[in-house]
Amino acid sequence: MSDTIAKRCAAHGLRMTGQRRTIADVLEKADDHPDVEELHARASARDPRISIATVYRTVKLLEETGILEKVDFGDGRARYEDAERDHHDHLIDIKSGAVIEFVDPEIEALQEKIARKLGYKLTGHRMELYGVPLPKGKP
Amino acid sequence: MSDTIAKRCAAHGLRMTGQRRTIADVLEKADDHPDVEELHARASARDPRISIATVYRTVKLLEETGILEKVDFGDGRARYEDAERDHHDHLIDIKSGAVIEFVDPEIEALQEKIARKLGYKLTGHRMELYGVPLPKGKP
DNA sequence: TTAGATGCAAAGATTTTGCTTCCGC
DNA sequence: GCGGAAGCAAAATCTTTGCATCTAA
Repeated sequence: MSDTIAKRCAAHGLRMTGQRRTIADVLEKADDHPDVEELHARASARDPRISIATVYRTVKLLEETGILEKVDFGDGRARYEDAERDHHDHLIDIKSGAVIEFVDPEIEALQEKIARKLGYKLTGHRMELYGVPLPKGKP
Repeated sequence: MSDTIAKRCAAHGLRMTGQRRTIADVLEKADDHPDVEELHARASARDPRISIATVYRTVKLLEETGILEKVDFGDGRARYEDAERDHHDHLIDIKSGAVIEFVDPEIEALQEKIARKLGYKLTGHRMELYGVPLPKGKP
């Protein structure tokens, strides 16, 4: 396992203000995919003096530092994940909006192979599957 | 091969105004991935009386009708592709911004399999690979 | 002490919408 | 002629930024 987000911030020499500590901890504890407004709501609950501009500035800084990764579910709002988490893709329930994380080594290997075939070295990828729940009992 | 976008619009009972015909043809002839502003620029070049609001309304309508598909390269602007085109994914050159389209049957099959394993029936997916060109001569 | 961070509000960027006028069918 | 479509500008959303003030190191 890896260091906390706050520790990685410090390791990168970022000035650790109260706001950054709060936002880092909110991100640390989030096991869903909150957008910036939701992050701000959770952070405000602990410290009402945090402005949404600071949340935007902080997540952008942490993304540039490589501590967070931006994810985009196509709804026009930015979401952020801990970049140190094991890599994974997303399956999104288009009825409920639920997000299921998964990883498949075969997919990863294929992506590499395809990129190479096209003359490219992969630096990253994004995959989102959209689906509806299978009726129970159907194979 | 399939019908033109304009013909599919008519087949769906959409009222074919001059603006819609122009926008449909611009989309038809685009072999890149123009955003809405760029679509408007190309349409305006042929008919200066087209407003950007109409372009937005038209692409949204055509998406809802299933004639277009929205694609999202993560830059905050919406792009649209002909939905009747053969399905494909994107590889994006992160240096030049060039977009390479590709399709891989193994990936498609794996995606289906993964969704099923997670208890879902796939209704769509989005995959974008990001990469840098391989130096020539390296295998 | 001081460079950098924050809050607030204004500005940007993209997309949507209300309303009047226009036009395809 | 009628109902949907377009133009225009205002509004809605999400995000960034200018500037005065504050604060971590």
